[in-house]
Amino acid sequence: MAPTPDGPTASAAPRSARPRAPQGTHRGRGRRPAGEVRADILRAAGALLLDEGMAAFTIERVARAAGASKTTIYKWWPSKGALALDGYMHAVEETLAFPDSGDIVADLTAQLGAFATLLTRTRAGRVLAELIGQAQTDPDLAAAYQALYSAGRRRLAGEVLLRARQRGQLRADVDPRVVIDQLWGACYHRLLVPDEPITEEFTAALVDNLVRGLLSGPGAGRRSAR
Amino acid sequence: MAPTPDGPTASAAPRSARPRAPQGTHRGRGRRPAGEVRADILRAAGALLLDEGMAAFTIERVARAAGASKTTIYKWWPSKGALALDGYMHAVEETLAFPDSGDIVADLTAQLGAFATLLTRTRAGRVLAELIGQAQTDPDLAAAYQALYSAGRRRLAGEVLLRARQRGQLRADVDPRVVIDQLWGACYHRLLVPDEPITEEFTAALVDNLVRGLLSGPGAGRRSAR
Amino acid sequence: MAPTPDGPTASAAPRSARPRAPQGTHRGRGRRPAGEVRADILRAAGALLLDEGMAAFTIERVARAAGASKTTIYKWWPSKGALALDGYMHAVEETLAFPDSGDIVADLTAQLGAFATLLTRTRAGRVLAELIGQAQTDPDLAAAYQALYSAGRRRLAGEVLLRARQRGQLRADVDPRVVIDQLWGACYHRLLVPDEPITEEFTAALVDNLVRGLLSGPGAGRRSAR
Amino acid sequence: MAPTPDGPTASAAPRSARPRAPQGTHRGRGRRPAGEVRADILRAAGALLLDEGMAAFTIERVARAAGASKTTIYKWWPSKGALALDGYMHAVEETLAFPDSGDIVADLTAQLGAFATLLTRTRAGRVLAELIGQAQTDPDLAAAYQALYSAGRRRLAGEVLLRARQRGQLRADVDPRVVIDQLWGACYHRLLVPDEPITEEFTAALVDNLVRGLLSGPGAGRRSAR
DNA sequence: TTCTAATCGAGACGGTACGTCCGGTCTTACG
DNA sequence: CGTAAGACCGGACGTACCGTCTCGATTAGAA
Repeated sequence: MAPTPDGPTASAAPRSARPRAPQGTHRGRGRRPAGEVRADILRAAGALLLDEGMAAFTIERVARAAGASKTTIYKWWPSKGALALDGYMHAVEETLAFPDSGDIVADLTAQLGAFATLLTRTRAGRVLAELIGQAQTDPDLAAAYQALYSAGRRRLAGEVLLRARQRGQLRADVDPRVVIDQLWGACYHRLLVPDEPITEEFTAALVDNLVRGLLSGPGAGRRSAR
Repeated sequence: MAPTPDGPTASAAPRSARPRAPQGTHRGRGRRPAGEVRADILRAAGALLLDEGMAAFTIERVARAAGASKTTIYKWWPSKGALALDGYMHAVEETLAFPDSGDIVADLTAQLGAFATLLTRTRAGRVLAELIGQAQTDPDLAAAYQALYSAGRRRLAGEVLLRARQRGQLRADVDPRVVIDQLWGACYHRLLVPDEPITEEFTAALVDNLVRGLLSGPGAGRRSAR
Repeated sequence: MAPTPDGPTASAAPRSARPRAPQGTHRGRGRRPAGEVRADILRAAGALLLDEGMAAFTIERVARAAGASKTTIYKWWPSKGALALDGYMHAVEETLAFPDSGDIVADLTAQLGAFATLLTRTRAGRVLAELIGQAQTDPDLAAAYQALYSAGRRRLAGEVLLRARQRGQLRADVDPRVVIDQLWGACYHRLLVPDEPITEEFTAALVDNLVRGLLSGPGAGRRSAR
Repeated sequence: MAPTPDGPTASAAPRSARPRAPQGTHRGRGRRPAGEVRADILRAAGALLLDEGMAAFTIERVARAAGASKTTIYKWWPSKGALALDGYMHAVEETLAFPDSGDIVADLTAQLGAFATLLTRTRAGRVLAELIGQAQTDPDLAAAYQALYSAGRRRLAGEVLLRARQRGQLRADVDPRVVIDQLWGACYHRLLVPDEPITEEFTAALVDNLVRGLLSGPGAGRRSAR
């Protein structure tokens, strides 16, 4: 019978060659060690994300670049956003420390300044923005982003603020969760809706506005909490 | 010879002989009144966006719903994001007033409370989030969003703050642009990264934190700017 | 046509127990058995071509009718013409034999008469004309038509003529390739530029003109080559 | 609301500028002398056809190149094929004479040789093939081609053959219409299905085969009818 | 050691949307 | 007031990607 049982029987010019020859890249179709494949995928995902951004980030391109199959990716990541986030977090070994020197104003100013630098001087800013953007229509990414990234960052910042409050540096009725949105959230806002730039002047003013209060009159001008 | 003396020498069949009958149910494929078509498209775009969100918002669906052709849409809008924004702005009669009663604290609290309600109680919140998300990878939408929406909102808020400063209610060295990110930007942050909810308590705390300052000690507790 | 080595997938006999769900429930979007899909496509292509002609033959309609996706079609056929030719060749059980009884005149007359009947009494004539027409602006179809159809037909006819020449029935300096154009080529001409009809009188005259020669005078009137 | 009643009322970036200024090519929309426009169209059609072939020949491109509107073209030509034929016939002042020296064999050989040169050495061959191809699915073009081109050519050739028959050079029972298909039709066949080349050897053999007949034996070898 | 049997990668598949192009019809505004 | 310009709808084009699913190759466990 037919040597090629599923071949096009009279196709004039089938575009993909029939013989299915091993095309060089792979040794075969068998199974590779799982971790190795996963590492390749994450590497490829991170590189693609940083190099070309979220618009060019597709599962097919990651699979091709990693020499893996889509099946494998779908087996481990629920959506392209989740994969992108995972790839990003493996690509950037982001260790933006939260200093806790005891001077809450200095600590906040330093941390926000470093954060502003990260957002504007590296590719992380653009990628973060695109990930958050993608998360708006990708529930898997939204969940992953919250679980793996934002919740942890909020917790860290919250603890620093809480300790400052416990030290008596901040008013007792201050909710650290609100403060976080007024400092880092303000930065994310400028990242996502770039009407205004993210500068160190900006981050310094964020802290200054909050700690001193906006109002004019007596009490204005106090600067240090020490 | 021919009734059209300068007629086509090669016309095999006179035009009148060709049946060219309206071949079906359509009233015609020709041109419709110009503005009418664009109004239909915007109407359909807005409805689709509010009903099913950005994920379901495709140019093909808008065209189908509007009874228009994709060609027409591409002629007038550079990207699906730009169309979505345009449709959104025609759908919602956005009347979020910026009150200016003279009491800046009361005004800010009121406006931010209304804004929080808009974001959480109507579909506008989700749509806005998806538009901003989409804008991260759609330069056309980003430009349009800034030109048509965010820049205007910032200007309105900035003027209110500036007037308060001129009245002496705010310190003279306060940059209204920073304050905006610490108030409305904080709300957008919670909208886009929903770790924490957007409540009226939250918006009230935003104002309170800023006007009173975070620090404990003398001067804390001043509330009214009047 | 039977000995096509990999015939099962495209043969007229369908797999009777194919569980294909009636369209609409789509049991799944994944892969269907490879050859089955191509068989469906060829079947649909042939039917559409014979029913409505080349003008209505579009890849989208074939895909729709076959329950296949355009991607699949583009994967296997380089142009719509190539697909049309393939579909045609699977639809018509082309059994236009080339008899070789030893009497070249009788054989040619019989074959050309049958050919004329095929061209005028069946839809094959119109379809062939449209395929050749399409091939004028579709290099893929032109190549496929030559490789799969015309070259083979020419070879068959050439062999018959060659054998007749070897038997001494035809002059030794006759080029069979030229004769083919003067017999079948003349028919194709009338098919493609229908100034005159293709009748059995016409095909008989084709043979008669050639074998007897056009000239009047001595020698005219010889009829049999035996 | 909008000052531009049919404009996109809030389109972010309408692609075509609003003022719709005359963009250079035309002086206005008013009427130009009819014949002038027609001449421009024919000129553009012929140039486009010869330069880029039937595949690139569209009514829109002709309209653009001629500085005319589609309406004008549709007013005078029933289909793009008819326009193409008309443009072609105005572009090539094809005057392939039919000599009638009295020696029918010499005349035919000369005419077919010149015809072969036309088909192979100029662009006319390719264009003719594409026109005939297009005519297979364009009834308007088919009718026009027959009326304006092929019928006339057949008539000319037929008259030459008829006179030769009346002079007694051809057998009295020869049908000139059949002979035409066996000479020129054979050439068209090779033009449209290019399995074999169109050479002067080929055209010479066409005549030779017919006038001498194919059969071997007595009488073979007579060559001249004079 | 050979022969299954399980398992995983490769990629074909249906579906959807993309952005472009063209045919043929119709409204509008120029001249 | 007629006519040319071109906006309009429909629909096909060929491509990309998604998420599902079949198939074949590889390899491990059973014989």
